[in-house]
Amino acid sequence: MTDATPDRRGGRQLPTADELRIWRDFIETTAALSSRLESRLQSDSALSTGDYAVLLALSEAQGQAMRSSELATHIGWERSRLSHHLGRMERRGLIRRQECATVPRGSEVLLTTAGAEAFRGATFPHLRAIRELFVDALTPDQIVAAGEIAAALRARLDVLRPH
Amino acid sequence: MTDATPDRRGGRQLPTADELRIWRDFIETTAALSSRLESRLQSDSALSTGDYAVLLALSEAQGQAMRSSELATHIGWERSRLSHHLGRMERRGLIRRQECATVPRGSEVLLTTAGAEAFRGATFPHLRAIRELFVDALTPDQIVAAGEIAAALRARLDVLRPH
DNA sequence: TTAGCATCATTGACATGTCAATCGGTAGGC
DNA sequence: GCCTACCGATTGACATGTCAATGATGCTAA
Repeated sequence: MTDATPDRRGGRQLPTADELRIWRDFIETTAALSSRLESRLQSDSALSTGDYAVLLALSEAQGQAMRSSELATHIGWERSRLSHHLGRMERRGLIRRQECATVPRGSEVLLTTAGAEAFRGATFPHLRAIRELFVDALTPDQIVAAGEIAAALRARLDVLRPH
Repeated sequence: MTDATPDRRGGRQLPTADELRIWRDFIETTAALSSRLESRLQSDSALSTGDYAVLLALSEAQGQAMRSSELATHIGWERSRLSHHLGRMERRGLIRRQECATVPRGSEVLLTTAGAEAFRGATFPHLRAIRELFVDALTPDQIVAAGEIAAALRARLDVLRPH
């Protein structure tokens, strides 16, 4: 990556072939990693990573319950996505919904016994898979670098808020 | 990250809190990045990244055509996924399918004029978005590191082939 | 020959995600 | 008091992805 070319950065330049290759490797590999984690979790525990995120948040919440919109913010989902997902999880008996006592027109999401058990059973295999597929794949330096890269990308996404 | 603890790596240890935090940042940020790219491409060109991958492969192919299974291998998709996607793209007039002359029971996928034009129109904005959201977000060193991290993760995924 | 098997591609059933519309209720502005 | 605008949450329509089953066709071995 030389600085000798006239309009290197800060310019209207398109990515170089090298940059594009790295981009493709990076984005495809991280997608494959997510997908592998997803199927590991699925076969280890019959939960999706979405289920896991919801159950984790509820497990750590006061009284194992949260307001729906709070939960959406906490795990960073759109509300309609959460609503659909909670409907599916409720049908499977993992959570329950009831009117919120304190907030008018609020809905409270509760962890059921079955949900808590499913989460307990999923935790260990899931963390083990994260170690095997991510932590053990990288050197300690690379893990730090991955954190910095994520932070830099996140900052860029935040600056370039969608229009 | 010290080596002083008894069972550091190569062990049955779960990830540390730091490792887990980095893991979450990393996987969520890359997912958000994909999603942002997807919506940029969508609003710039009315194409999805899936459409783009198919059109890119066909554009670069001999005669702007490929056998279906060749195409699936080339872009790394399952065949059923490709088949569904081609059906949708065919309905929109971006590609055409016809029986393959050389291979029995093979199907040949052809780029239409509309497909080629849609791809031409999408290329520049898409590459610009990759520059803005990825290349410009990172230092040159970080881009190199991202490439190495992707390679290491990919190698790990390949070693731990699903069962 | 023909039964069984492998291969290429498609299909159907279903899980998941997004976007826009809706529903019910609360709160201001007048 | 009433109209309106907003807010939390859900819903419907649709795009996309996976898995398992199904055609359709050629290959091979008894």
